[in-house]
Amino acid sequence: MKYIKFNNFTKEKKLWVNRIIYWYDKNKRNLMWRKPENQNFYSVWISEIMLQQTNVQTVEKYFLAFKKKWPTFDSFLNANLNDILKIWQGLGYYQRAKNIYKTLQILKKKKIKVTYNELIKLPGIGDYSAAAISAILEDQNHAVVDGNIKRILSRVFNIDSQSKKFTTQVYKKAKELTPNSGNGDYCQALMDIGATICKPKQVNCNICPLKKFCDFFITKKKILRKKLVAKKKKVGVTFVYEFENEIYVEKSEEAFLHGLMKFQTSDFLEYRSNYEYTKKKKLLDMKNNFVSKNSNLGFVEHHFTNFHLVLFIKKIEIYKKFYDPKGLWIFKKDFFNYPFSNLMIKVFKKI
DNA sequence: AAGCCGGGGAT
DNA sequence: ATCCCAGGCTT
Repeated sequence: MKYIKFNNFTKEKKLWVNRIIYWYDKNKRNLMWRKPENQNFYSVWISEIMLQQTNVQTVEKYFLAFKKKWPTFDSFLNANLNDILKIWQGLGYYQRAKNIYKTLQILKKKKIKVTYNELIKLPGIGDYSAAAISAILEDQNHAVVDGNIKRILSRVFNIDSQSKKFTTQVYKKAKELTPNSGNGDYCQALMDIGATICKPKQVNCNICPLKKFCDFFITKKKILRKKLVAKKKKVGVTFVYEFENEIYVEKSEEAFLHGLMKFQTSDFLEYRSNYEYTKKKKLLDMKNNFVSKNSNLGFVEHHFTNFHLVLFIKKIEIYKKFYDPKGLWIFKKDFFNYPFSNLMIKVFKKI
């Protein structure tokens, strides 16, 4: 077999694009945001935000729930943040839900064009999302580069992912290869190839439409292990105040679990030695008002993006409710009516 | 350009 | 326990 080199660039680019589009016609994944009725800004926008750093398989359930609650953009216009967060519960990166709400308020005030230049001004829409949405809906040809496409171009054109210039080089290639028209199908095709054939740790080069172009295939390279970076460990304490059948919860206003509900939680200390544990454990023995019973309920563990958290749980049963503007008392049985992250759900299950 | 962001699911 | 996902934002 002959390795196709990009010498006569116009010709090879046409071949590259045609092969990809042809493959997509035959093999594309059947995803709900690709259905004809979802080829509108509202649906594509929501799906693209959900898909940021999140698996397709996970997103499908959430996209379905979202569209069930708000089938159309008009029905979504008056949505409030809590309802959005409730749908978002468990999907992670809750800042995305807040950004959707922010964008909604902007869209209510003024109409925007579905173009790269206008989309990228919206909160939560960066280079990838602006390029993808404008390609899918308006056939714009800004280079779409996500994790899949980076990996594919890196293998096909032998771009060293450890190099400092990696991203720059990938973008240069991506821009060269992006078709003038049909970019929506083209970029989604590459992402499908990345997700189903040119996978991170496993490749199926024999069925890959790109193998004739691919340095990785031609030179029979092996997949290298990435150097792993150990996650930092942090420790904290969460306090579950209980009065009869009610529990005290607060809304996260700070960066922690953006906008979701939480139990009162200490700041997190970076774990370097037993000293931090000791310090946190002192908090566990803290004196509180109106306390009839204190109990330490062990801890839960949770993996965030950049650190691993060990969260100690202290349950404090009190005989008189206190009130704080930051929080509210809810019945335990109503817990799941409020948006909590999986971390707090883990805590709830231990009490 | 690089590091951070306080998630989560699959394996 | 490890990997990495249709990234965005800040510095």
